[in-house]
Amino acid sequence: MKLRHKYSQDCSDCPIRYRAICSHCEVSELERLESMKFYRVYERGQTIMWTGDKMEFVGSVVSGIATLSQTMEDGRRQMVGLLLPSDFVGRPGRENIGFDVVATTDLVLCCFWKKPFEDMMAETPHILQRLLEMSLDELDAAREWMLVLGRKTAREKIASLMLVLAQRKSALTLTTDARDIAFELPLTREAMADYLGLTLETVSRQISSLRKDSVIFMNSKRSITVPDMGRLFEEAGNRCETEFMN
Amino acid sequence: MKLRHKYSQDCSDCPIRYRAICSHCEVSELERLESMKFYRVYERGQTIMWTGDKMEFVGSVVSGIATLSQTMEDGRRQMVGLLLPSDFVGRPGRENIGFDVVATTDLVLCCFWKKPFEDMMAETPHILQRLLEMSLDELDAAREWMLVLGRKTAREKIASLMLVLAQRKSALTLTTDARDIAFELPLTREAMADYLGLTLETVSRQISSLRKDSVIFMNSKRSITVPDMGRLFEEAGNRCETEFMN
DNA sequence: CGAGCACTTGATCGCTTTCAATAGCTGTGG
DNA sequence: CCACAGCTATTGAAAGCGATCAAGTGCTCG
Repeated sequence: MKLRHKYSQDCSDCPIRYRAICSHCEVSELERLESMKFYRVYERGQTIMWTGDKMEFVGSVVSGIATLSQTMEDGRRQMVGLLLPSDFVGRPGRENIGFDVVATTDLVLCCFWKKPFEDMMAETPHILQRLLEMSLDELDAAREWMLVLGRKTAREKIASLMLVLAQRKSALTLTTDARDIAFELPLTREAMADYLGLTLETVSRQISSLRKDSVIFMNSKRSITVPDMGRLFEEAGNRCETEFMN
Repeated sequence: MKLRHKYSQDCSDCPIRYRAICSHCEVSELERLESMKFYRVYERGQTIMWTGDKMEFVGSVVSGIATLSQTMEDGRRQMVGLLLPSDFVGRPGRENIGFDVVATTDLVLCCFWKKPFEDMMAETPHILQRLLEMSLDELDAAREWMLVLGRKTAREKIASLMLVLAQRKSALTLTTDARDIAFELPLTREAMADYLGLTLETVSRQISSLRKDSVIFMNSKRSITVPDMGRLFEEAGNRCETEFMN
């Protein structure tokens, strides 16, 4: 539970420079942000914020993956968001955080103290605009996930998750039409269960089933290869193939 | 499928003046909005926009209730949002709408053509700020609903819906500690099922069950009275009673 | 080598769905 | 006025899917 090492980074060659909240900023704005920022490093498994905590800082995921989740008294848990590099953590204009934020891999966060950040936001429409764009994208994603949670079968849920991860991978590598898409699962079976509203046993069974039916191949328990994205798309119960090209 | 009558309203005494996107606007900004706006009236059951439609206008719900929903090829449907007076319809910065928008009651919409609205938004931080606030609130609501969809039992789902409607009602009437809260269900059993990720039969059964156990009382099939909000809160499986006072 | 963790697989249980019948209400037209 | 269609809602019986309980495998790390 301690910082393993100092991390430092120039904004000018930051890996998330063109996707994070700063992406629309001009040089002068970026300089101001640069003077305000500080980095925090978290280890895999570490909780970054607990539900109800006073939010003292906000920030962007630079590298690694975090999850947003909610827990009921009796322990039932639901993941409500997956935070990937460039995603924003925290909510300007609200005192307390509404969800647990947990690092599922080692993680680097580019942080700003909340009050100075809010002040800057009020004066910098570029940041405001970008944050609105990002929030609306997250809202769309949350709503799409509601269909998965509310109406899809266990098999379709697993396929949907695989599809999201595969699309994310192919978007990064810009492979236009590579038939085989391979990626690593960044989540344990239990975390997948929490994301999909299932038990970890059901997750395991459905992954085995998709493997048996050659929808996916596995080199190891965490390494997936998709031979036919169209097939995966159908298994996910999605409307048609139009989405699959973006 | 036609407008029943013209609707007209001065912004200055608009019922949603202090909650909609215009709520932070100064007089001059409001005048500009007033000159741009036009009203549309929809009848109960009418679809306002279909998934994938080109979004030609955006707007605010003035009165009535609309739903946002998503449908799979085989007909499975999931409601992903409930639009109440002051809620915003449409997404600046995106060409097409991602969900069906349907009026579940007669409805009045205060509309703006999309392009002029986007232009104004770029020059008016007050609107940008308000839209960000509203989007973040919706994001929180969507994420809380993900817990309902993913982890709650049918009985807890019904109780959660009743709770949301009861809280909304008590927030409007500002009854500080009235023990009995009464409200009308604005949704059919089928619409509730689509919201909760259940079948309409299960909805009906669970409502009967809550009635049998005196968690709710019913004057008619659509009229609910809650004798004890704390009890309803427990039935919804919520963490504790803190939320129930806001 | 043994403890701990992530994962897999089997057997059974129970909640929700599915299929089906029926009741109540509203509006229409003979 | 009543018959009837169409819609919303309720309730019953049976089936099925995912949860629960339980055992066991394989891997990593001390």
